[in-house]
Amino acid sequence: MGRPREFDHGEVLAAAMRTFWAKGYEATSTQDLCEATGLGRGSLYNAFGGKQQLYEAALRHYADVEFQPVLDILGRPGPVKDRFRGLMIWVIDLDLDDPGRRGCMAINCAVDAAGRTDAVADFARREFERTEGLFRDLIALGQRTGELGSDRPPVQLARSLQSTYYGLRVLGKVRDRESLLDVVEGALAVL
Amino acid sequence: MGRPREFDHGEVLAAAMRTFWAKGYEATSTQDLCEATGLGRGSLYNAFGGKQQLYEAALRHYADVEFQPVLDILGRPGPVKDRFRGLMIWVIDLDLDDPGRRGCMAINCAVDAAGRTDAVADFARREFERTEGLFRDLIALGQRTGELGSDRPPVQLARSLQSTYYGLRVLGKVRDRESLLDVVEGALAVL
DNA sequence: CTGATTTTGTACAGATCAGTAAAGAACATG
DNA sequence: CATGTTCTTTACTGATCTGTACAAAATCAG
Repeated sequence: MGRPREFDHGEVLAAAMRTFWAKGYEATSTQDLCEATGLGRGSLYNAFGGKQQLYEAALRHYADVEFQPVLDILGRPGPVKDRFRGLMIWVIDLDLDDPGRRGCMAINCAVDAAGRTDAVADFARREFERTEGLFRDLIALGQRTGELGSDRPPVQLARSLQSTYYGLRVLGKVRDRESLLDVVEGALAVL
Repeated sequence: MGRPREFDHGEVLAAAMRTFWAKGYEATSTQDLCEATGLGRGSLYNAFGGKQQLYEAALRHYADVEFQPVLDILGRPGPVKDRFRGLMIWVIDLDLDDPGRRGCMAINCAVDAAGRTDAVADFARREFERTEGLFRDLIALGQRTGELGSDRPPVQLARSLQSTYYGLRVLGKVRDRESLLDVVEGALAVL
């Protein structure tokens, strides 16, 4: 009962996510959030509680929505190596085509917000572990089918590949496509 | 002529660097900088011009001072692979022993400040290129001496290794030593 | 329609922000 | 010692910050 909300919870969360993603936590003001979401201050605080809590909700929304393309690309049929290559080429284009060079929000939050709040550090850690597990399972599959030559433990290979992948997204902040494409080929050579 | 300064320029720059390094640009207030350096607002603005300019000076100081250990480690005698391993083990301990998990300031600035200012993006790009060149020359050396098995172009291997190294520093923000050590072995396997 | 409940908009609070103005202090030169 | 120059300190500016108080508006139950 009571007066119904005039906004869509998901759309507001998506708008807040985009704002935090583009500017980072500290550089985003509550005024920015009001303008991006279209909500007044009262509504925003009533619905989400405050800047920090909205940030954490935006991170969860990011994990829910933006991880899906990664799953799709890595889940495609075909050789495992091609799937990883596809993922990396895809993020290179994504990063370079984005004028704001926002990169990966999970990495951004690990770099500039994890030291501030335990909840944010935990979020980053969980996301990193999730990606590691995804990589690990796919590498194990490639080893079972005999496609991949390396007989190193899948966990180790996954962690190494993940590290290269994250480095790629950092380098994507300022470097050009040619340099990033070199990273990809080197990364796939370990498998 | 005139009244002499009561502070040491280098020490003040180092203190400002540590503050920006630990908290990031946005979360650092001019008050923080005054307390960390011991300078009053007037002195700080008179000597450095303002927050943004002090940040850029702090970045240059970082590049001047904090890059030296990397040069030292990679310049040691012995197999090239051992040198790279030594570098990565060293940064793992560095990151994990640091309670603030500050990581690499060049990466931090690329992630949370490069999108804001061209000067900062240029700084990050230059530092990344410098590291790439350092890696490349060392890999080329290892190939000439026959130590390294891969015959891929040194630039490509350097870029890939650099990407893994940067990813390592991102993962070091939240992950544990065991995971990071896996990254190292995988990274060296490409060479 | 009345009353209870929730959302919304506005106004405001107190703190903090980056930066500046100006006066006094410390030196060098003459 | 007198003067000019630079640095230091303090006080202050106007803007912006996050968060809150509160009344008006919009719904539902009875």
